[in-house]
Amino acid sequence: MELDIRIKMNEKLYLKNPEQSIIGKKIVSEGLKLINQIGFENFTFKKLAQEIETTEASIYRYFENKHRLLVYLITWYWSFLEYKIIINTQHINDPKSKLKAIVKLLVTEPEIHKGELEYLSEKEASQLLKWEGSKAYLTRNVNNDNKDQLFKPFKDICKRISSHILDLNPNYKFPNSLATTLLEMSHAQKFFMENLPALSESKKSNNKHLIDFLEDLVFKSIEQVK
Amino acid sequence: MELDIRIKMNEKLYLKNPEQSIIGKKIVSEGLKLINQIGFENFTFKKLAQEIETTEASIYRYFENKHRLLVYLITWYWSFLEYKIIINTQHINDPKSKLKAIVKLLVTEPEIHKGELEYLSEKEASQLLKWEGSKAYLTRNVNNDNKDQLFKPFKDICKRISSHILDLNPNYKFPNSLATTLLEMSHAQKFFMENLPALSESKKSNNKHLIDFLEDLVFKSIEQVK
DNA sequence: TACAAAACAATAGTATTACTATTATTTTTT
DNA sequence: AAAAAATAATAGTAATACTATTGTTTTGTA
Repeated sequence: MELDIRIKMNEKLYLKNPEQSIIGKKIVSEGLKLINQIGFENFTFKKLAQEIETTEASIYRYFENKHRLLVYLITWYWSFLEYKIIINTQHINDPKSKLKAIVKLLVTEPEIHKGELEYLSEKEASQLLKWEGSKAYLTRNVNNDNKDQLFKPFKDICKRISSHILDLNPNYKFPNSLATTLLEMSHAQKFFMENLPALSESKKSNNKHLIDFLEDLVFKSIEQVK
Repeated sequence: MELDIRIKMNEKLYLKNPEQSIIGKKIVSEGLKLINQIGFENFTFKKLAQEIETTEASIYRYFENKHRLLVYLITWYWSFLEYKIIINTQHINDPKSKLKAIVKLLVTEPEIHKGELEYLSEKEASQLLKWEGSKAYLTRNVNNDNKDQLFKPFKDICKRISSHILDLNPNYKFPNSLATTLLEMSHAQKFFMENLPALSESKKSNNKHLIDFLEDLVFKSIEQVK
């Protein structure tokens, strides 16, 4: 499968569309890498400017501040994930197999593409989600950001998973809560595994084990008692 | 029940024990309130100094930086929560009732104590956990912080819940993962409910509904298929 | 009680960060 | 080829994060 998706980004995310210029694309793609390298707290536009050989002020013409860039990157990846889910599961009819495929897609960390055609690296983006994902919404600005529809991509995946849950069991009472639990835990548990291993069952980063846990969690919750 | 617990804090958390002076206690208690008011990103030691009528430099003699203060506050609350769990569930013998009591304690947001004897407000601390909790560990410093045992209180609660899970079903394969899911979701779902309501079932902040969801999640996962 | 030692807090800084107003340059349109 | 529009760089400011040094209390001991 080769994906080269042009994802329509929310216009409130930027001052100037970074996809429309070389420097803009560099801000986004190298910004992603640099945040992963040094962490969001240590990341500054000045450091990024040095990296891509431009000036701080030029970056500010594209993004209001570094938090907006973070939200841009995270929502890009959420949208990307939804496309990936759509493409990889549309041929599956059985709702249970569909959910299993989604769990696998959420957990599996992508390998680097040989071609690396896309200007944003999927692997880097999944890394970013794991380390900085919740910082996108854990801000005093959530309500305004939410009014600007910035979290729509996250809500869309949530709704999609939610609807598959209801396909399996129309009487299940908490489809949205279960969907967000699945979405959040698919990266949070990876973080625990890798960084606070006492909190996790599998000692090594073992996706199989995490997939088993999440499938167990989801299907035991959903399945109707006969 | 009246709790006036002296929680032994990890000495690596501070440069100078804030419990040993009036100004130290003020830093911690007013720091908690100020972070809740303006959010961790906007919080600075200078603003806190103005609030408690001291100087920035004095605060730096107690805490290396604002992140250390955050970890201090969050781990204090984790420890507090474990004590609360111990006291409120030691009389319960049935492991299922015990887990139910724990879920309720995790979800229920405390009212303000009439007396307000403790120098740290439980209500404020639970608010802090909801908004800033994961920022305590989502840092490039996790590994060092972990080596310094800073996250022990979190691990202790996790282990306790985990052991109750195994009491109920010794064959359950993911007790730690389920425990951390419960711990994280008990505040994350509240955050979604209050700030991104499309992601949640209950339209209003309704604890009953969240308790139902978490109990459903936990017990369906644990219970042995007969 | 007196005086030194230790503990503590405030002053006054520096380097970095976050951000902006203005100017300069390039590109596009006519 | 000139005018208009788009783009980027220069050169700043205010706030933040932190520290070295000095000044002030408190405490322990003679």
